Amino acid sequence: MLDDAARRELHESTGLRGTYLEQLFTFGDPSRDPRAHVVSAAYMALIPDASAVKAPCDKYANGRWYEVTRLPELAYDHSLIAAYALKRLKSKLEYSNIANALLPREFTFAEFEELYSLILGRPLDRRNFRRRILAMGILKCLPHTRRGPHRPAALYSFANQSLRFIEML
Amino acid sequence: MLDDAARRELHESTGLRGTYLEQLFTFGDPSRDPRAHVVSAAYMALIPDASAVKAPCDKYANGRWYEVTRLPELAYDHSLIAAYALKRLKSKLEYSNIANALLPREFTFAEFEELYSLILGRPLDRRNFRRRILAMGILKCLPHTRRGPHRPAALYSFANQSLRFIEML
DNA sequence: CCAAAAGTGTTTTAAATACACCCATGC
DNA sequence: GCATGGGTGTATTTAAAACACTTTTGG
Repeated sequence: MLDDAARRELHESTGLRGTYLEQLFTFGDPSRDPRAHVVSAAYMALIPDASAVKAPCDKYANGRWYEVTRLPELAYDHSLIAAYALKRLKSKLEYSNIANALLPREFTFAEFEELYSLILGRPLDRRNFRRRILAMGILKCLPHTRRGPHRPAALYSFANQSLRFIEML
Repeated sequence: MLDDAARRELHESTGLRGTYLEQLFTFGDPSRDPRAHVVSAAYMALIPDASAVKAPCDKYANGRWYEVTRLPELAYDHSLIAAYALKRLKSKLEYSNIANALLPREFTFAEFEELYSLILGRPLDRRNFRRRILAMGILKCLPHTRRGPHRPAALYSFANQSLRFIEML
């Protein structure tokens, strides 16, 4: 299965396991790689914590992290693939609980909102956004809070751990 | 390019040219075909008129037309692929002018609405639907009408011939 | 004049937007 | 007591939904 192959490849190159994984698109333009006619089924993986990626093995030794809005020039048509991934992620944020794959088990509402704002690339109205999200019912409020240098923040987690699509009628 | 291959294959098996074509998903489960491990990049083609399909050549000689809601049991995982196609088409109907690929150049509003109702699988309120579509601006009203046994119907065509996505903000 | 499909407005309801101040804590 | 981020409510605007009759033509 392609999913399994992608998962295996991801694990070999990053050490990641149990990652959210989604097929994006299959690219088959003969000119995308000048050396050979390569057909690539592109996948997107989502993780909550970049530091979970192990020091790269010999394969892909020069992998690095970039802000998605500031990707460098990539080889072949990989910029296109990255753009496609971001587009897919944006649209799924709006009608699913996919953000679960990008956040730790517990998080504050501010962290949740920051994630959305970052990926959607626009500022969000704090009150309206909170109202909308809570009305969706994708989050549940936990009984404990996170204490910090300021007012403690309520902690949330996702109501469903598995990917769900929200009906908005 | 995969698109070209799909187009070529479609032409060979149906005689169709200039068809709307869209990649759906790539299926790679080793068990989908018991004889061999086949990876298939599935494509969806849309045409306005079933009769444009030429009498099948030797290849795919037993091709037939079915109502999408009444597909028979298909070989391998082809039912899954068909379901995927319908799902994609449904969602694109809502925020693009993709219906252009399914209608002749000129059509009545009733035909347009019937298409939507059929694909979306639910009845539509005539007045609300008309208001919404005209507000989108994807159609233009033509100066002439279609005369029939009853009151003549205004004819419409698409404002843009090429695929456009509608911003609904 | 009748059958059949085409066309048209208003009211109600719900959702989205805009917007600014008070709260709880650590230091 | 003050700096910092956490948290809350209302009024306005806009869009969606519900709903039934009149119009135009051919036969």
